[in-house]
Amino acid sequence: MYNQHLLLVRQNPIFHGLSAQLHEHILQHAHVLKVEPNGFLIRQGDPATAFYILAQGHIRLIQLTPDGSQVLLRFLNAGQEFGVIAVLSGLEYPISAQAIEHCEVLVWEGELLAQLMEQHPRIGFNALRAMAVQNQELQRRYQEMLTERVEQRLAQALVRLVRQLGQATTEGTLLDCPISREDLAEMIGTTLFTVSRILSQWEHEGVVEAKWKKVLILRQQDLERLADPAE
Amino acid sequence: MYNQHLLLVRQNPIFHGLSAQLHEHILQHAHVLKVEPNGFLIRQGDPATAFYILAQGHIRLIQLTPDGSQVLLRFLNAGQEFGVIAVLSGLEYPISAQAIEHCEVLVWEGELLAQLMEQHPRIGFNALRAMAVQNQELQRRYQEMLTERVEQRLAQALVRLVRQLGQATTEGTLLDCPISREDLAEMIGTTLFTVSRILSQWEHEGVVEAKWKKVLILRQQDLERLADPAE
DNA sequence: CGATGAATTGACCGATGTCAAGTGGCGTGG
DNA sequence: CCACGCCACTTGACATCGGTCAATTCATCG
Repeated sequence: MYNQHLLLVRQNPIFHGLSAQLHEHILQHAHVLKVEPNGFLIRQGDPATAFYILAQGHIRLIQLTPDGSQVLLRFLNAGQEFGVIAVLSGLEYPISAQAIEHCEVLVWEGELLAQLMEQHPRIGFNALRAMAVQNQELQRRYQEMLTERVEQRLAQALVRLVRQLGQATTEGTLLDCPISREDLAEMIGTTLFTVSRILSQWEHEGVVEAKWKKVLILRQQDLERLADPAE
Repeated sequence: MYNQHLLLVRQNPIFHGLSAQLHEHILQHAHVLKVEPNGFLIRQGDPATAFYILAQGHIRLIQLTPDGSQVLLRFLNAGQEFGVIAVLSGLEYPISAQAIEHCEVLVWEGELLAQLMEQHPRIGFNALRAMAVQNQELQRRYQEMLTERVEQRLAQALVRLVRQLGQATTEGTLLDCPISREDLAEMIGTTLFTVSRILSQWEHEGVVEAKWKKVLILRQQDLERLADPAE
C-alpha cells in the first residue's frame, strides 16, 4: 500500500528528478481520501487549496455552463495528478472533478507544495511543463472544435480515449471505463442523439462495436483516418 | 526609451514582486527586435527558445490546422508577454505570432530566464500563475465554443476585444487595431459571411457600427446581453 | 419482474455553411 | 491627381449538417 503510493509519487511528472529521500518525505505529508462513485472530489468554484494524485479509479473533469449544460474536458487515470494551481494563492478551481467508480486519492495541501517548490526549483519547472503540455493539448482541441465536423471530432475523441484508456482484447481495443453516449456528446459539443447515430453507422461499417456504456474499437486505423483525413 | 522598456519589465506579471535592481538587471539582458507588418515573430513548430514582451504594436496569435485553415487565438497588446514555455527545454511553440502593424519586441533567451527562475522562485510562481490564468481563460472559451451559437460567440469575442483593445470615442468604443470580418470568423469558428450577416443585423439594431476593418461598439450593454443571455 | 436510465431511430426544421454575384473603399502606378 | 484594380465586404439562393422532440427498445439493478 505504502509502496504503491510511493510509486505514484515517484512516477508523477511533477516529482520527476527528485531524490528518493525527498519522494518519501513528500509522501509522508499526503493524506488519503476515498470518494464514492458519482461523488465530487472538487466542485467548480471551490478555492484551490489542494493538490491531488489519483491512486485508484477514474475521474471525470467537467465544466458547468451558466445555462446548466456541461462540458466534459477529460478523464483522469490512476497515476495522473490534478490541481497544480493549488500552489498559487487566491485561485479557484475552474472545473469539477467527479468520481466515476470508487476512487482513492492522495492529497497535499497547496501551501505545503508551495514551500517544497521554493526549496526545490525542479518541482516548479515540472509543474510549469505539466501546465504547458496541458495548455497545448487544450489549444489543439480548441482548434479542432472550431474547424471540424462532428463525425471527425468524435473520431478524435475516441482515438484519444483509446490512447488513454485502451485495453487490448482478443476482439479489439476496449475502453476500460464506462462512458455513455452522453459523455461522448459532452466531450465534443454535440447531442447524445448524434453520437448514437454516428456510432451506429460505424458499427455497420465494422469500425467499432457500440456496447452498453462501452465502446470496442475494431479497426483503429480506420478510426484514425476518420479523425485526420489529411493523412 | 530605456525607461519605457524598464516600465514594461516592471509591470509585466512575470516579473512582479522583484526588486527594482533585479528589474534593471533583467532588462540589461534583453535584446530589442523589430518586426514588419505581416511578418512572423514566431512560426508554429519552431523550437521554443525565447521569451518575449511586446513593446509596441499588435500581434495576432494564430494556429494553422493541417488542412490549411487557421484559428485566431488572441491578440497581443503592448505590454503583454509571450513564450513563457521557453524556460523549458525541448518544447516547440504551438502557434505562430504575426505582427499586424510595425512591432517592437523585447526578447530574452529562454535559458537565461530559466537561470533567473532558479535563483528567484517568485518568477516561477508568477509564470505558473500566468499560465494558469491563460489556461482557465482558454477552458472557458472552449466550453463556450462547444455549447453556444455563432451569434453569441461573436458577441463574446467582441466583448473581450473591447476589454482588451477598446478605446473610448465620442460615439462609442472603438477597437484600436484593424480586424477584418475574416479575423472575427477565425476567432469563433465560423465563416466571414456569417460574421458579416450578424454585424449587419446588429448595425440595423443600432448596437454596433461595422466599418472598414474596424468595429465601433455603440451599446456595449446590449452586446453583453447578447454574449451572456443568462444575466 | 418491474422500474429506471441508456440507447436507438424517425420526422422535422432551423442555423449556418457554400457559392456566386455585386458593391465599395483604398492604394498604387501612371 | 486620377483611374484602375484589388481586396474587404455585402447580400441572396440554396443545401445540409446536426439539433430537437417523440416513440420505442434494451440493459441493468433492485
